[in-house]
Amino acid sequence: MVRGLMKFPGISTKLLNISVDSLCKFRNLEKAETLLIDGIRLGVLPDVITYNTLIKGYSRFIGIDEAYAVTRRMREAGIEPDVATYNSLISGAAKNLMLNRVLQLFDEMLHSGLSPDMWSYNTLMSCYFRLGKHGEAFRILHEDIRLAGLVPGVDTYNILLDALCKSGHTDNAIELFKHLKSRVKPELMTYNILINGLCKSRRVGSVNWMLRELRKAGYTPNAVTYTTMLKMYFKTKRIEKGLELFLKMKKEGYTFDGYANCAVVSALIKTGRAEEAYGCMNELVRSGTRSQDIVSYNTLLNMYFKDGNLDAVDDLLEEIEMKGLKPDDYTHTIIVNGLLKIGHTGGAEKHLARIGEMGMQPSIATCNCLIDGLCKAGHVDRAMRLFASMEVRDEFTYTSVVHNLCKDGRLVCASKLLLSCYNKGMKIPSSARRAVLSGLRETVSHQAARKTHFKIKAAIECNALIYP
DNA sequence: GTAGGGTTAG
Repeated sequence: MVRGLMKFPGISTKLLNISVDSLCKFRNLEKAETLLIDGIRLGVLPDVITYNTLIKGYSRFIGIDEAYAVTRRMREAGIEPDVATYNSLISGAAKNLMLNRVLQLFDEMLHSGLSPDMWSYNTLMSCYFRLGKHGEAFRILHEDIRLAGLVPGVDTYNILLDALCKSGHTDNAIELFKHLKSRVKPELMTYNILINGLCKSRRVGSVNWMLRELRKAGYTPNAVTYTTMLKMYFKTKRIEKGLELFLKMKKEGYTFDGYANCAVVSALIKTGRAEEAYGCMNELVRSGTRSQDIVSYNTLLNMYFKDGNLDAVDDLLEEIEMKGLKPDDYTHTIIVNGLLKIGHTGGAEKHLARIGEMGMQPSIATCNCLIDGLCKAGHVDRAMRLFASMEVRDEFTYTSVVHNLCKDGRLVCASKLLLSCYNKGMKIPSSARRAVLSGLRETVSHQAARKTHFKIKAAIECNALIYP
């Protein structure tokens, strides 16, 4: 290909850049490097764009250090990094929430006489938001950006709106939306961000209002809009309504990426409709649009486990390995849970150990499943040992342990744990409290139940004072 | 750089 480029001097570097970009997009960094070397050999010299493209690829798929190493190579070639170079590096660091690295790159950029642009600041703000440092993010918006003489664009507002929604400030997001319309034109993405936030906080009326706003602005809902709505229906147990929307999407000719399908399949599996789930998955495979990412594989894996189709499970695990996909926390949780469901408690425990051997920390969800499964199989002591070894626990952990301890007659232990939840201000379903109180009444005494009841009440009131 | 999909308790 590079030999061909030689016939077109002048545009050859441009073509080289396009080729490097396309190879990088498909994670093929090795080939991109080969192309670069071939080019130099034949006199097609890389420019700043070539190197920036390569850096973007490294920081997205390989690592920030590898990406940074390319800046040395470009300097050696006599090409100075520009703002785009730093933006690619910063976004790679921000993606991994490496705040110190992001700030260090910002400093370095300033020291080399470059001024961060709106893109740099957007990335920095989004990093602060995702780390929960909202104050810092707003300081960037109100001070740094203004001092730099830059004007926030619609993408800046998208980041702000998403952060507000995801931190539970949906009302502030709506207020901001009303104000921003005088400054920038909202994009379809802007509406989708808001619809997603409203769906997650189950504000159906506002969702419909936002959908009308979306159309009023001349947009048509896209696959993202619909998938967001699908999820809301499934989460509020309106399976039929969700399936209706799914059919409507298909009739309107939306091309399916895996997103909507995964949501539908998992909803069907959760409600025991395995046959329809298989149908949905097969359709995706037939149409050739089955996406090859780990999420789709997790969905399939869960489906086969829940259906007891263990041969398919084996084949799929093999396929994941062959494709070089990296199992994630979800994969491990599905496997552990699947093994427990078929009565393989030992296998599930072994799998948890294997996660550690692979140098990973098992997720809370994975441990929760194992704890619950061990209890249900009658191994409460083994479960409690795992519980004790966990550094972080969530409401699932406690709910499951409290219920299982009650079932096992260990009411003193159960009520102690339940109280610790209330003292921490942790949200715990009322069914756990009922299980403890009625257990105490039946197996200990009415008085013990009453005492615990008052302690719980006191803890709730205390928390109401702390977090009004 | 910013939007949608996958796991666990009752």
